Formats: sequence, structure tokens, C-alpha cells
Amino acid sequence: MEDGTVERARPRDRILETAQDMFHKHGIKGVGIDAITEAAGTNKMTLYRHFDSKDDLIIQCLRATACKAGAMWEKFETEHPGDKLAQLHAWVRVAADMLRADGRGCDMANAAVELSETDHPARRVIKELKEAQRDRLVTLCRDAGIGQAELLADTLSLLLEGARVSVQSVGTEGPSAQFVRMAEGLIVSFRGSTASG
Amino acid sequence: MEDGTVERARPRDRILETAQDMFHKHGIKGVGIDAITEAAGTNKMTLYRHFDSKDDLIIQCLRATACKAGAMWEKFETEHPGDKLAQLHAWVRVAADMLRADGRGCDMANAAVELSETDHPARRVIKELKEAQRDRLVTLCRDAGIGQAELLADTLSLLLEGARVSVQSVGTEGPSAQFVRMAEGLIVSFRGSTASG
DNA sequence: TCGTGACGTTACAGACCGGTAACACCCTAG
DNA sequence: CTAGGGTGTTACCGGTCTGTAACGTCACGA
Repeated sequence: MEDGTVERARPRDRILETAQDMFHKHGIKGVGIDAITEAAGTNKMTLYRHFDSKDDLIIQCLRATACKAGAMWEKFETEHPGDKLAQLHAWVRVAADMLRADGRGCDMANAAVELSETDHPARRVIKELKEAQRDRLVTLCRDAGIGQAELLADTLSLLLEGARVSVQSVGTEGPSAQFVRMAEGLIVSFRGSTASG
Repeated sequence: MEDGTVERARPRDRILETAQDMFHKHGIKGVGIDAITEAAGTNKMTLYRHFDSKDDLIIQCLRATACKAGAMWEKFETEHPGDKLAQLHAWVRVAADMLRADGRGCDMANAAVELSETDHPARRVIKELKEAQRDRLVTLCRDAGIGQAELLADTLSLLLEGARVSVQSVGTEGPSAQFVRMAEGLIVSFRGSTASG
């Protein structure tokens, strides 16, 4: 009973969770430390006891978000054990769901847009996490028996990245509405050329 | 001789030009009014005599940038008069050049990311300009004799949008490096299915 | 019981932000 | 010469931002 309270996690965890949510919804520069601590039901001093600075908090949020996304990949494996092609289709479906449900794009990409300073500490983290994300998709494509796995993975990556940005510019009824058709068409097309690879 | 001085355009034009450049490089929330006016060689009062607010300046900058991009489309027509397919390939080439030369993405998309407030006055302008941009590409694809013109145009749009975002996250050596191959492959693929349309 | 550490509260520093007021200046048109 | 519009200068307002200092509180464990 002593740790069964979902409502009252440790302040650090509440801050991290709240900050992720608020950064996602309002952007990094669109939300201040005070707003985060208030929404997390704590105060500024406690935040600065757990995080060195706002930049540090940003980085920890990005890592936490990436970690959650990583859990999704494990779900692909458990739901379609061994069937890499089914996992790839699951990736497309999950991506499409995100496009439909979430008006804001990828936290890492958004952060890269907002933090334009080339030497910002978060930038190397963003690059690192995005590259890991790419590697996973490339591996999945390769294991699914696709010849030009890198090219398909990169194409799908750009397509999704573009769709998540497009949603923010013109909404879900814009070009991103066709994401599934595009992605599935690409997979079919690349599968067709598997024999040559 | 009275208006031949490039160095000394009217203050309003200098402000607009400088603001476009600085918003593009440092982001909208990353640059203040003081920095713009100083870089434009003028002062804050003069800015506020020509623009109602920073939001107004943002909108005028977006319109000006879109206008410049529009001039590019006219160049396609003059360089390849009547040859719509050549114009489409020119579009791909210009897009790839942007990816290589410019580390920051599309001003409109970046603005949409930064200005997360759903009722921000710039958002309807962004949507309007992006939709006009899409219409032009759809028309070009259709006039080039491609069957599923909308789908190709939307796919190319998302691909470019994604590439411009990806450059900001992982640099020019990431997935966006394959943009030309992807785009040209798509055009070939869609051309192949023209007979059915 | 005592003390130790995590947490909360208040206040504040210093900087930056968007935006305005008041006034001086200069060029040009009449 | 004069009037006026566009411009530059200075100072300022109120607000917000990140980050810190000092102090109070409370629970828990030795």
C-alpha cells in the first residue's frame, strides 16, 4: 500500500512526466519552469534539485520519450514473433494512428526545430536517438527480407517525419492522410524487387 | 540614381528582409525585436510604425518567403516551357539543392512547430500558403501526364518535408541524402502506371 | 529522541521580452 | 521659408524567464 499510489509518484518522476507532456503540447520554448512545476504539483526548487538546468530537463525528457517509443518496438516483436514483415506493417499502422490522434509531431524533430543553436547540448542527443531509431527500422526492413533495406527504411522515415510535420501545418486532412497508402505501396514495391537483391 | 542604392532600401524592406533571415536561422521565438531592428540598421519604433506587432511581422515574413518561392516556379516554366515533366524533375533538383545548402528547414513548417497555439494568427496563413504550394505541385504532376497526380504530389511533399526536418535532426548525411533517388524512383514508378489512369 | 535528508515556501536577482511615450532630427514638397 | 511626414533616440512599462538563497516543515531511521 505504501507505493501503490499512482497519484503520488516521486516528485522527480512527476516533473519528468509533466514536462514531457507540456513540451510536447506547447513546445520547449513555449513552456516555462514555473508552469511545469505547478502542473506537476511541486515547486521550482525541487525541480532544480533533480535537474541541473532546463536544458538538462529537456534532454532527460527526450531520453524518456525515446525510451517509451522503444517499448513499442518490443510490442511489435511480442505481437508478431519472428514475423518481421508483419512487424513492419505494424509499424506503419502505429505510425498512422499517431498521425490521426496527435496533432503535434515528433518531440525530437520539434526540439531540433526549436533549438536552432548548433551547439545546444540537446542536439547531439537528438541526433543520437534519431540515428538509433533509424538503425532499428533498417534492421527490421533487412530482416523482413527486403533488398534495399536502407533505402526503404530511409524513405519510410522521411515519409513519416514529413507527415508528422505536415499535420502541424495543414492538419490531418492534408497529404498525411495518404500516409498508409504511400507506405504500403512502397513496401510492396520494394518487396517486388527483392529477387534482385 | 536616387533609388539605385541597394545598401539603403526603405526601413520597412530592410526589416522584412532581415527578419526573414533571422527567423529562418534562429527560429521565431529565438530572435527578439531588438535584435532584428539592430541587424536591420534601424530601431524599434520604426518597426512598430510599419508592423502592428511581432505576430504581424511574422505573417508578413511568411508571405514574403512564399512569394520568393513562387518566383522559383515561374523559373521552371521559363526554363522548360511546356515540358511539365522536365519542370517536375527541376523541382526535385531544386529541392535537393536546398537540402544540401540549407541546414534549416521550411520556414512555414518550422513556424507551425514553434507557434503551437492553435489560435495563433499565423497558423491560418501557414495553412493557406502550404495548401497553395500543394495545389501547384498537384497541378504540375497532373499536367505532366501522371495518373495519380494527387498521390504523387502528396508523397513528394511529405518526402521533402521530412527531408528538411531530418536535416535539422541528423544532418545532411542522414536519410535526406537519398532524397533525389527516392523522388526520381517515385516519378518513374508513377509514370509507369500512367496507362491505367 | 535526535538528526538527516527530501521537500515546500517565499523572496529575489538579473536578464530579456514586446510594446509605448515623448521628443529631436532631417529631407523634401509646397 | 515652412510645414509635415518619415525616421532616429532615449527612456520607460509591465511582464516573463531561468536560476538561486534562505528558511521552514515533515517523515523516517538510527
